Amino acid sequence: MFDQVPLNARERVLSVAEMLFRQRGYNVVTMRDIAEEVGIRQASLYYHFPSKEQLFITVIEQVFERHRNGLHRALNEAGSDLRMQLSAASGWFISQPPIHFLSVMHTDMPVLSEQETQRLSLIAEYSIFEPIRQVFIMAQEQGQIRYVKPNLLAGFFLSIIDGINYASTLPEASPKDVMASEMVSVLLDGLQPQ
Amino acid sequence: MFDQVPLNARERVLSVAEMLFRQRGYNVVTMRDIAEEVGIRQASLYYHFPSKEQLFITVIEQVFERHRNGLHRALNEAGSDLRMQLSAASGWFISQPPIHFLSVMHTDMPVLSEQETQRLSLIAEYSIFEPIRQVFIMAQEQGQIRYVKPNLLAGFFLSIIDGINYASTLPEASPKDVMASEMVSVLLDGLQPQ
DNA sequence: ATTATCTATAGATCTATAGATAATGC
DNA sequence: ATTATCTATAGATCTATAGATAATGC
Repeated sequence: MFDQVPLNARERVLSVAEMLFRQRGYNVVTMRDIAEEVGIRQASLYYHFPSKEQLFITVIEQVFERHRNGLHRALNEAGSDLRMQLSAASGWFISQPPIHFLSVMHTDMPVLSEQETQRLSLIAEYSIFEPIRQVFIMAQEQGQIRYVKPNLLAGFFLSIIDGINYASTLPEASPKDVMASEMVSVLLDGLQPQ
Repeated sequence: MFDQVPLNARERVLSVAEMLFRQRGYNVVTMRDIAEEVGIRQASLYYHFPSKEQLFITVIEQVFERHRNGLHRALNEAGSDLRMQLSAASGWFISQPPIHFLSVMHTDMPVLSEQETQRLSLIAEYSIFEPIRQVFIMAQEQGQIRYVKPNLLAGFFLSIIDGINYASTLPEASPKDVMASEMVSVLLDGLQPQ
């Protein structure tokens, strides 16, 4: 159920790095910050990872893989109704610590080499974007919804998820699950009266 | 019509800084980057601005103010129909260089002092968020749409705008205006068949 | 012998300040 | 005298490497 029990040193570094990169972004977090939180010296991190960049890449790969799995499982359990599938997908996302996808793609990733950026973008695409896209494609094939480019629909959905994660840090925010279910309702039913 | 003709040194610095902060974020851009692009030495920037932080704050204030004005004008010219107003608002946003709002709020702003962060967040709220929120509130009062918390609707709308700006950097992206008008259509009409 | 840490530090930035210099305006 | 630049550099990081050290495993 929860696979976080022992955690060897390397896994502890990954876990702390993931948390800090999430909270403050790749460029703001220093290797010293990570080491302090883990409880070792900064140089000792280099025993586990050859560079800050490689540490970041490993974190990102792990996060995307976790989402690929979680999303796959959530969608499988949701049956074939679009509303159920979107609820399941948004339920998965809000159950996880936020990705801040737009920040990562816009600010963190471009600091890496062109090649790494492309590689990780591809992983993001098939792990996170494509599953959502398929949900809309299948609903369209079954005539559950009208045709709008599935690329756009998946983008709208994921943008709003990002927005919900930001909004939930604000003082008077609604709970995430309320925001998520309102999103699904607006996307599917629109805003026409009744 | 276009007020960029002479540009004294200070304005040139602001303009270059805005462009670079937009593209790569506050933490990645150095004072040297800005100076090089302006064509002066790094230390000379400090004649115009006392610190990198103050330069950033000035840029942000200017950007938010521009959006407050542009949004106000666009909405005034759009009449009182919600669809027209949302088209006008999204038209305004895609006519401007992208804010990358979620990145700025999540990664750039928190590097400033707590007090500055709060002050700028407040400006963002009344310049950008509140005008959109009012559009939904008025449409609800006039019975044009059903009730969903206006906070949420404004958040959904702005999140998607941010997403459109990101998507438009990808290889096979639709034009921004197409994405924006599809967004308006999905928000208002939903996805039910027909 | 291998694993996982440590101390110490090189080398590369980055922001910001001090003080010089040249051009323009009174 | 003021304005707008410049050179030079202090001081504070930050990443990454070198080499020592202690504990464990063969």
